[in-house]
Amino acid sequence: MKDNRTFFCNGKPHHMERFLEVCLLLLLYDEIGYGYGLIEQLASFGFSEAGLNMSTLYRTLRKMENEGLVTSQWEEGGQGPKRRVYEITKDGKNELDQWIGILKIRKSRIEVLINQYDEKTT
Amino acid sequence: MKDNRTFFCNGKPHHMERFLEVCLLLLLYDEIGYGYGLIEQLASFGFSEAGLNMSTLYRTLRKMENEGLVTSQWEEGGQGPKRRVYEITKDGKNELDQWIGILKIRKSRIEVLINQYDEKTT
DNA sequence: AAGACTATATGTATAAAGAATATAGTACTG
DNA sequence: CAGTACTATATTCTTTATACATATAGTCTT
Repeated sequence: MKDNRTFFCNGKPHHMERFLEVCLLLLLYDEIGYGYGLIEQLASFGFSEAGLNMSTLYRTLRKMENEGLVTSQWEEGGQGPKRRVYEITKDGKNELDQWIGILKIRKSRIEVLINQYDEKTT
Repeated sequence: MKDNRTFFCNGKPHHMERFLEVCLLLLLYDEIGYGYGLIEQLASFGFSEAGLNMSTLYRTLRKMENEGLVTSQWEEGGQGPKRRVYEITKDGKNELDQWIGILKIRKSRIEVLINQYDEKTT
């Protein structure tokens, strides 16, 4: 009998709101990048190559462009299919700085919860 | 000139997926509780009394009941308006245990990102 | 009697993300 | 050179979590 998911929290998507977006801003912080190529770099942030959703990745990049956080252009000559290459903007860097603050708060809220859990269960 | 939100990440909802649900499971872990009364207890997890959304709170509790994580009943005699009192189930406790593991992963992913940010910006 | 507070609930809207699918060019391989 | 695998981007549809607004009603205080 296969895993029949007793726990609702096993029901797949354990994403953290906008986390992908922040990772992308950080990866683009000091060098340009393109969608497909960013996949392997995202692995260090816990995005499995299997699990990462391409549609989400591309859509997020285009959304960030609409918001003025990055700019893009088609890569000039180069082998293989053309790549849309993204570059971070000043606004994008500011946005990242703000997000870091928010992530520190998120982290501490998680810590508080884990600590209270440990207190109750030991 | 008012704050005109230069940063998209200031655009309000900095929720973490399902975090409220996990907090509720923990609060109900060793004692029963009801919606309105849980508000002040949620403050310790970073939910401001102003910011916390009652519709989300009540809806989340009912959803948890549908999923079998909690049970509820109207409180017998007692002053004030009637309260729907929630009690955690065995499934609910198992679910919380699972969530704690997920939150530890989330926390470490955030740490990785913050560390990489610090490396790049110092 | 008026107003503040306690308490729960629902209808509608929005935003983030997943699943599935479409489209093509390039590289390798026999 | 035909077939296959890989690189690369994009769109449509759907689901999920949450916010916003509003409704309802009992209780307490003055």
